[in-house]
Amino acid sequence: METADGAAPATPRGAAPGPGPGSAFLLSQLGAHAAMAFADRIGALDLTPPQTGLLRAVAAAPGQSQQALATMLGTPPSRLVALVDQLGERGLVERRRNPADRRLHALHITSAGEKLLRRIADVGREHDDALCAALDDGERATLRALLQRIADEQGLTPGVHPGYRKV
Amino acid sequence: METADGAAPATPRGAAPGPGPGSAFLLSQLGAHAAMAFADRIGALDLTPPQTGLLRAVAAAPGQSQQALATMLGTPPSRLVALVDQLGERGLVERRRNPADRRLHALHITSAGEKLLRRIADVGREHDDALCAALDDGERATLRALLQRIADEQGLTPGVHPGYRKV
DNA sequence: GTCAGATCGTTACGAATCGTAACGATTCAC
DNA sequence: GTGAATCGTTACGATTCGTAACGATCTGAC
Repeated sequence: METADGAAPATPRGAAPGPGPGSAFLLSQLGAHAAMAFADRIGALDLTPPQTGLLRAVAAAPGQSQQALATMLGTPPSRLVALVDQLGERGLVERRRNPADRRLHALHITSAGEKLLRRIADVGREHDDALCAALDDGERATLRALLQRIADEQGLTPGVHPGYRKV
Repeated sequence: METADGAAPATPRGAAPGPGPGSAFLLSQLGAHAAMAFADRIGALDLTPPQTGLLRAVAAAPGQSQQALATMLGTPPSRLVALVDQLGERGLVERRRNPADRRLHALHITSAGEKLLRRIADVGREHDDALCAALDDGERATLRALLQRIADEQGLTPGVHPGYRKV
């Protein structure tokens, strides 16, 4: 089903399209496709995309409180609880009580978590490569640069992205 | 919350990133952002993205059966029912009984639907323009071309895209 | 001509997910 | 020392979606 359109006139007949689909539609179309493909890949590691995102966030900024992570990721704190529980049960992340403020749960990645993170990085590279199979190295660099400029101008926080859905 | 990662090493410290985020992560990040922004815009027309997608699909290929549309859009037929109902109540689309096969409901867009579709196209152009504000015309064309090549190579059906979520 | 099987749209139901709001525990301001 | 504020957690409601059954209609074999 469609979701984020903004596509062009739709070229009712098979005729020659004028401008074709706009960048925005292509972006959301490819973005959804990329998200699904990535979800499939990390599914082999028994991870969902939200779990992966949280793991990366914890690794990137260790010792953060759940509240801080929630605001950074743009999610309600209640959602983090279940996520941290899941990762905690698998020994990938641990909650450390802060002696100075016993309300806070400082989150840290474990060695098992770091190990898994390296595999995730591999999967990410494979994913990236498969997605850009149509482009050579120079074109990929050009694409990255253009996308990065848009992301900057649109005020997107690097490394975090607006939530999609569950898996 | 994160969803489709595949981002690079995450550059734990503020140091100089090597390659930075991969294209796949940027794509899904920007794709989600674009989808949400577009949903906001057409929300002003009291439309959800799925409704918009269906309206465009009906306009692009009038007379299709719901079953045909369902397979084309990659959605279960039961989902189309509610969507068509919603659009039908507003007089944007109508179900015409096929006399030759009274099981089929041929879907057609009404004049009100076409009128709204033109406003949607305007919104889409504005959306596209706002999203690519960081790029000049030449760069936008380059971006579109690169994205289109990826979309083709990945086998994405033009004009339809993998479903995100509700609104 | 009729009867079994298939197809289409619809409805009913169950499962999953998410966000809001309340709840204890703890800390900070005064 | 007392009240307000903060953190993590839990409970609950609302929404959405897909699978599976259901009636209506058509097709084909006999």
